[in-house]
Amino acid sequence: MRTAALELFAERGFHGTGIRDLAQRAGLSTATLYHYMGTKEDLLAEIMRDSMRLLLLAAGQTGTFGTPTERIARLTQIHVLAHAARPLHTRVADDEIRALSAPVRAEITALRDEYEDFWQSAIDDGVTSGEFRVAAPTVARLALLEMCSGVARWYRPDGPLTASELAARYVEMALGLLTVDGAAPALDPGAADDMNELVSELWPL
Amino acid sequence: MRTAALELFAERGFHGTGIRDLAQRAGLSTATLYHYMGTKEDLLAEIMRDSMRLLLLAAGQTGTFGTPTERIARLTQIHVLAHAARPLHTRVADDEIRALSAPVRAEITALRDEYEDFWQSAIDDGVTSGEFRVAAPTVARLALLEMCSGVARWYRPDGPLTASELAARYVEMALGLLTVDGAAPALDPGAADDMNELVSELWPL
DNA sequence: CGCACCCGATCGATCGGTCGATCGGGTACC
DNA sequence: GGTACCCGATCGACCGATCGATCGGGTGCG
Repeated sequence: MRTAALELFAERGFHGTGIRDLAQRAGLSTATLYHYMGTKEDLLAEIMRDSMRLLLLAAGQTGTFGTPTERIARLTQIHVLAHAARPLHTRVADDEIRALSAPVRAEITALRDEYEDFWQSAIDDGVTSGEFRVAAPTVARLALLEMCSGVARWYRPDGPLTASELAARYVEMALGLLTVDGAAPALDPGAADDMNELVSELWPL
Repeated sequence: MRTAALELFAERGFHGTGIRDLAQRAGLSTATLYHYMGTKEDLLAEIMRDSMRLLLLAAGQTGTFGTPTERIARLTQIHVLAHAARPLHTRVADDEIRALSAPVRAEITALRDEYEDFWQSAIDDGVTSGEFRVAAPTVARLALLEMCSGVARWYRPDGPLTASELAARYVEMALGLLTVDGAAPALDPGAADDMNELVSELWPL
C-alpha cells in the first residue's frame, strides 16, 4: 500500500491521485485501505517524513567533519545517490510540499531547513577559508540543491552511468561551481545589457 | 482570468485548483468563465505553450553565435532572467507537464526538447573546442537546466539581489561547473566507497 | 433586433471517507 | 472434542461534498 501510494503520488501527484486509484493499485477496496491507513494526507506525510529524516541522518553522519571541500563532496555524493536510489520518495518529497496542510508542512519544512543548514555552513566555511570562491553563497546553496535534486527526475539505473559514476560527476560539477574563476567576465557589460533588453522585450513587466 | 489561472496553478498545482477557485479569483461565475475559455486543460496548455515559445525564441536569438562560453553565458542569463521575471509561468511550465493529456504533452515536450538542444550543442561544442572540461556533457546539461530553473521557486524581486545580479552569479556558476579541474579528486576512492556503503544501508534496495 | 457578456441553477461523475456486515482463524472454557 | 466468543481483515454500498462542464435565461449596448 505504501508502495502504491509512493508510485502514484510520484507519477500523478497527490491531488492527481484518488483513493480509488490507490486501492486498485494495492489490490484492495477503499474501505480496506482505511483499515490500515489514516487519511490520504497522512500517507503523504509519512513518505515525506521518512525521506527527509533519512537524508538528515546521512547528512549528520557525513557533513560535519573534514575540510569544506570534503564536506561538500560527501553531501553531494549522498544527496545524488539517495535521489538515484529512491527517485520516487525524493520526487514526492521535493514536489508535493504544497499539498500538505499547514501544520504538517511546517514540520517537513523544518526538517528540510535543518538539512540545508549542513550545506550552507559547509559552503560558508569554504568561502571563509578561501577554498571556495563564489560571489553569493546563499544562491550557490540553492543552485546546488536544485541541481542535485533534479537527478530524481531523470536518472534511470539502466542508463549509461551507474549511480556511483553519476555521483562522482556531480561532485566534480559541484566543486567546479563553487570555485569560480572570476578573472574575466564571459560577457562584456554591453552584451549583458543587450540580454537584459531582450528579456524586458519578451517578458515585459 | 489568465492571471488567475496562472497564480492558482503555480500556487496549488493544476489538480489542486478547482474551476470555482478560478472563477472566484477572477471575480466571475463559473459559467462566465467558460464563455472565455475552453477546458481547464486548455488554460494550462496555453500557459505552457506561451512560456516555452518565448524561451525558445530567445534562445534562437542568442544561443547560436559566438564561442561556446559566450553561448552558455547568454543562455544562462536569458533562462535565469526569464525565470526571475516570470516565476509563475515558468514554475507551472516546469512542474505541471504530467497534468497534460498525452497529445498536448507531446507538443510541449517537443518544444522543450528543441530548447534544450541549444544548451546541449553549446556544451558539446565547448567540450570539443576544449573550452569546457566536463566528464559527462549530457548530465551537465540536465544539471545546469535544473539549477537555473530552480530560480523560479525561490527568487523574490525585493530580496538582496536584483535579477541582473542574480543572472550574473548564475553565469559564473554555470561556467565554473563546466570547467571542472579534474586534477585531484576531492574524495579518495576509499572515502567514496564509505559513502556508497552508508547509502546502501540507509536506502536498501 | 442581434450580439457580447454574464449569471443562477443544475448536470452526471467523482471526490475522500464511513457504514454495517461478513468471513476465517484463533482461543478459552466445559 | 466441541462450542461459544472474539477479533483482525475485508467488502459492497453509501455518505455529503466537490469536481468539470452545461443549460436557459437574463441584461445592456449598438
